[in-house]
Amino acid sequence: MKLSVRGEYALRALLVLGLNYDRDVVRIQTISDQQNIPKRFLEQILTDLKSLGVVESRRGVTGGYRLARPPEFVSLAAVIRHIEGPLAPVSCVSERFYEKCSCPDESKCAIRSVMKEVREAIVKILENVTVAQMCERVKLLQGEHANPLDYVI
Amino acid sequence: MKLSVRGEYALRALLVLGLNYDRDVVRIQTISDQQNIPKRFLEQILTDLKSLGVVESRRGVTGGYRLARPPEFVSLAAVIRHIEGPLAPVSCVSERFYEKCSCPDESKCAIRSVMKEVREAIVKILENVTVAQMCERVKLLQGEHANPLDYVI
DNA sequence: CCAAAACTCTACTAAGTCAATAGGGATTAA
DNA sequence: TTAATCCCTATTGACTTAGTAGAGTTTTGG
Repeated sequence: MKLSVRGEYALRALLVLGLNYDRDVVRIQTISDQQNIPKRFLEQILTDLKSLGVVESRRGVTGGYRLARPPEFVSLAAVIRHIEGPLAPVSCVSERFYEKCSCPDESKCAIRSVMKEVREAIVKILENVTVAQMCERVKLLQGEHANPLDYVI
Repeated sequence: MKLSVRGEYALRALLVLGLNYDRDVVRIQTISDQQNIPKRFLEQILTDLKSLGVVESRRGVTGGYRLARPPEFVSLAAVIRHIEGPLAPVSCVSERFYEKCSCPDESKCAIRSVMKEVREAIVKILENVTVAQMCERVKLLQGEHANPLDYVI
């Protein structure tokens, strides 16, 4: 599993939305300015997260984005899988992106058996970390701020 | 960490060499035939593994490759790092491939702190698995063979 | 009602990576 | 001296990544 810039931006954006969860929607421009993410690029990423169902949007002049459900129910695993693809280091050990590999018998493949362990370890972590927990970590690391947009992510 | 085809070939080749450790050198052609790896590509990969110091070669008509040290002392981590680069999902949490990321304060970055956990988990596994152990797994999964080249990897 | 500010959809592009392929050259045993 | 090896450098075609671009659609405030 490798986190691309796109994936990192997605997580940063979700953290901003998480910190603003019970408030109003947040504009793309705001996230873009605050996090130094190219606006048009962020646009694409948020559309993508919308198709995953993890954020929702309001259009028009008072528009913006918010989380579509409480941050406790958004796992990093789901987000990263959607943006980056498989968490597994090789797709022959992936559950949802499984692809047969070239070895003659997967059940007897030693490389595969190690990669499976790696996959389990990664999944175990990312499946159990939610956006809510990430927000908690942010607050813990930086102290509480009055305005959630003051957090630096 | 994502294992590319190149990295997979490297591991397969090392397994072949590991199973042949106390025997003679193995020719590129042999590995290529047995593992269905394009010969010229495998050539590059073995040269690369040689520069890492993990294999050595003999030239000329009786030439070939062998492990440069006992398979117990070749960790997957070292090999994959050399072939693929960082094991860490983002290079700001990598020990040997560290690169500063764009966030204003790494020590307060929540994303980083999660990615650090992921890195630890991956490293812990790959640092502790050696080529020798992989060879054992192969034998265990496939039963002992008289000719080590009969193993399917 | 209309203009401005937001989101939306589709396309394009420059740079980089990946998996080979290609063409020789250097070594060594028989 | 020949043939089978390994060795070195370069190129290529397909694909991915990180944006950029242009032209909508929706909504609110004046």
